[in-house]
Amino acid sequence: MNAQVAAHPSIALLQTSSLVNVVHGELEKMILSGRLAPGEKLTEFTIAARLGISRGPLREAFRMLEEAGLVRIAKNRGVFVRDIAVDEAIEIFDLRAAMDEMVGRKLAACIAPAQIKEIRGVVDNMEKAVKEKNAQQYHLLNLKFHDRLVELAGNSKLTTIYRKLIKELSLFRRLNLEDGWLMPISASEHRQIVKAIASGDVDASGKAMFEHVMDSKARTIEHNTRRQLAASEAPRPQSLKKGTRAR
Amino acid sequence: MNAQVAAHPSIALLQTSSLVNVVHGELEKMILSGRLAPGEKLTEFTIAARLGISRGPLREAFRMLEEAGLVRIAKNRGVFVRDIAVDEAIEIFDLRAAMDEMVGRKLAACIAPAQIKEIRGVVDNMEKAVKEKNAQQYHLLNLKFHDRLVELAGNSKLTTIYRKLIKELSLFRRLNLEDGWLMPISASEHRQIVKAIASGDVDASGKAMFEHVMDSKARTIEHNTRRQLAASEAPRPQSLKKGTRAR
DNA sequence: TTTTTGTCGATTGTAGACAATGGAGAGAGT
DNA sequence: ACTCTCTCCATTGTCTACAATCGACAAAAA
Repeated sequence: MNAQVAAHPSIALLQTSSLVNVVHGELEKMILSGRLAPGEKLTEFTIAARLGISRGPLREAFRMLEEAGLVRIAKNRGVFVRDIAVDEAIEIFDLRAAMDEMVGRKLAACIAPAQIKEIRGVVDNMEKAVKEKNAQQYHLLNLKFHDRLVELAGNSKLTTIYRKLIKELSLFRRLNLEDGWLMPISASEHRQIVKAIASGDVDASGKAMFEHVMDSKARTIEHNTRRQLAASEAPRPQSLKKGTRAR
Repeated sequence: MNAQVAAHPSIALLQTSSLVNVVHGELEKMILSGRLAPGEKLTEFTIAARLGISRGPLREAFRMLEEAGLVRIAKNRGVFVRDIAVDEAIEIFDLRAAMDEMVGRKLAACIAPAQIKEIRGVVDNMEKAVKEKNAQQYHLLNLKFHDRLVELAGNSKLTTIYRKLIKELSLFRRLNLEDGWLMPISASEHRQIVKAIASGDVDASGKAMFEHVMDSKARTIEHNTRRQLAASEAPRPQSLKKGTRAR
């Protein structure tokens, strides 16, 4: 007979995860949470010491993060948390729009009633968050909403790439700061998306998804330029330290 | 004044490429060319010795290849060239279809006449290859055709991901063996795509691209199942060696 | 003062050594 | 003959050490 299929979780963890995997995940969390800020330099020795490991596995984890687009490795200079420029953010949004359109079409064609219900539940919670003006919670639910939709589309390759894009996009700083004004708009769009999917109208559903992402892009970019403008109008007289810059 | 902007190529190479980068590129070439076959085990010591390097940089290159989906790393067991199953190939084709549709729409909207001409030149060469029944040449031109179209769409993120997908797809073994019968069909579709792009009709262009990829997918899958069927009908009486399997 | 050049410290790139794990085969038991 | 267990070896995981490179600062020259 076979060995036990589902071992104790911690045992399974040790069987599959090496130091490299754990460190990779840990660094990813730190980067995505902003604890390691875009542009920040990641000195091997320092990080290795902090995590209590040697530089070897750490370097391997860095290579993975580089390939995933979360850090930038400059030869003989070090590793830096990547900083996503507006141009790149726009590109990612456009790409996402195409992928989400695909998701919308697929789901309209073949989603199960139970799954529609599940998604509706998420949207309900989002509207609750809007009423409570809880931007943090709304943000999380928003991520969950889209992630789940992609997942339900049933294309694992698509899911993988989509998630990578979302992670990269989160390095576009100003995204997280998005204030609450536009939450209601976004929320109503979500409700409309679910409706389109449930209706089974492939074109309408795909279009709803596409437009939602493009609107989201417009809002984000708008928000970003505003912020930049405000910053340039009221520049703090603080000293610009020389050196210590990423590039 | 700044230092020289364009240094001597070999110097620039040394400045940007470390051993890891070179090894990564070299292994990628070996994998994509089939010299390292899907499922094959890559023993660290052996490869390192063959390349004349130590295991450290090699392992970093492996991690990059893993993240790119070209190899699979099994803890305490080793590194294996990935083998793409039919299911995954289908997923990639579907994804490609969505991306290429996006490309088609974008290009129809804003492609320069000179670029249309360039693409037409590629298609001309493809038809020449068809007449000469040069499948190898046709295959290369086909790759170039699609790669260039994506590139012209002007979304570098899209280009990057597209190329990664193509690389992964090339690990779907039976793809390369594609015999010449259907070259004419594929070629005429390309001609049609260029026409649609040049016409400026966004919907038609996107649809032409989409359908082309889906047709290509159907042909590939069909070809694959045929091959498998033929193999199972006339099984070679050769000994099935036990062990030495990837999984 | 401004620019250039030399030196030093910190950090990265690479190699090699040791510990830990998994798989193959030998041997015992049924 | 078949199965199970034990041992050993090949290979991987991790760490430490050394070499190579870069950036900053200081001193010298204009």
